[in-house]
Amino acid sequence: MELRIPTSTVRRLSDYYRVLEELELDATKTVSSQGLARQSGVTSAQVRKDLSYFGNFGKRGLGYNVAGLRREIRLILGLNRRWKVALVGGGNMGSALYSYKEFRRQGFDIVAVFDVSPNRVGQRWKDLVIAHLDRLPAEVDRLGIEIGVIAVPARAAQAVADRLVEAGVHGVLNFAHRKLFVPTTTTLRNVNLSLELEGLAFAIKARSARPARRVARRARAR
Amino acid sequence: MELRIPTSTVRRLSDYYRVLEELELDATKTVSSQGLARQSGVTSAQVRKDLSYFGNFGKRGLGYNVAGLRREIRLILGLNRRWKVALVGGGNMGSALYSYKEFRRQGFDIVAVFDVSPNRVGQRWKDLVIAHLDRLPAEVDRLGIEIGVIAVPARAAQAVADRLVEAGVHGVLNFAHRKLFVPTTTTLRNVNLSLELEGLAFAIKARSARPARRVARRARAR
DNA sequence: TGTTGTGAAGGCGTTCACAGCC
DNA sequence: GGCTGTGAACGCCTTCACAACA
Repeated sequence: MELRIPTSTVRRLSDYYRVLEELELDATKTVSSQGLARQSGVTSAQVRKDLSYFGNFGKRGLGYNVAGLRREIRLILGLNRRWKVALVGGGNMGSALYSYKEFRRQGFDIVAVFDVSPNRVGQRWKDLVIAHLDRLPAEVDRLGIEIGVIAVPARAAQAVADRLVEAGVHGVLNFAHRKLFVPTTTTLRNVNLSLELEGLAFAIKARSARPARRVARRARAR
Repeated sequence: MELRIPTSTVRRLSDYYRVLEELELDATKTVSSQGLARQSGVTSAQVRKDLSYFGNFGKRGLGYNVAGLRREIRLILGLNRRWKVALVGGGNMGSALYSYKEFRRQGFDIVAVFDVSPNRVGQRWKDLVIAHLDRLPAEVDRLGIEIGVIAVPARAAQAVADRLVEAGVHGVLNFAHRKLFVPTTTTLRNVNLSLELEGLAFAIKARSARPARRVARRARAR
């Protein structure tokens, strides 16, 4: 069981978790891999394979206990605890992320915000004050921050990443418009909004060039 | 050349485009696949393979002309024109996206914003006024909107997606915390911020359970 | 009978390695 | 000699298909 887990499996686990959350609200007790698959937009074999990386959670002939499976996934994803997050960048994007309530709901608390602009350092944001980036190492240490979010202009992003790593953060979520490099001891995830729109533009363009060609995008459960 | 293009290739094209943009600013005339690879964090073979889906842009022994290749990629990604975008949802996320300047810089113009809340409909946002979602079909038609961005609560997201498709939009960018289903004639991309943080949490957790095991994440050019 | 868990097969994107050309 | 373009090899993730079992 000491196996490498595909990133895609971890992503789907998050999807399953949301579906299970809703099933539990509906007071559904049990769900089959097929039921879970249909609502997650994948195949039932995929569901079973994904779960099998972590254990045997189902009962043959019956399916999975909704509440039980949800608890297992919560443990796997580390959602049974809260995570402290540092946000770097107090501009548009940073302020939007700060007020995005879903983070807190999922267990991620932005406990410090950093910037370098004299206009922003010292500004009060709800229950905290924007600190200068130079204070990053001290605050990471003092507060026990494990995750850093980068929401600064592209040209500053790599330097910020370096400082986050240096400060001892182990996970970095990058919103900057720039490919970043971090040591292998740190995990990096990227969110690039323009890139997603560019992907859409490409697909629309390609489709109109040769209409009605693509195959089903919606995976069916079987 | 009538080949299916991997999504990952299209994403990397966006990365190459950004690198080429910077090279051009530096007045660099020529770049090898290796040079491009190093700055994009992939292998040189990957760069050549990606580009080869679309044509022969390089010169053997020399490399690629920076300005020329950039122009080619701009055409491939459809960045040589402007795209009209409808934003649905005038909450925190929607307002952040609306003020995200990078979109406009890349050629994507949010030309209409929709909501259903009486508090928000009629509100003035810079040079436009939030319309009721019921006006979506008329406005998509009138303005020639091709892309829709969903920034509404999870439970409303699928209905909004259906209405966007119905209105004739061909690309949908979903920020809602929910898996969406659209017909194969529409392209869907998802951005799920919580999911990214959950992925980081999983990786951090996994690493601390068995320290120093992962292999290099930074691909080296060779 | 219904559904899981999983080894085997399949498919697709990445990497290799080299012929071809500047 | 240097570098591209690409068929072939490779590897990883997904899908299949079925034995195991409630």
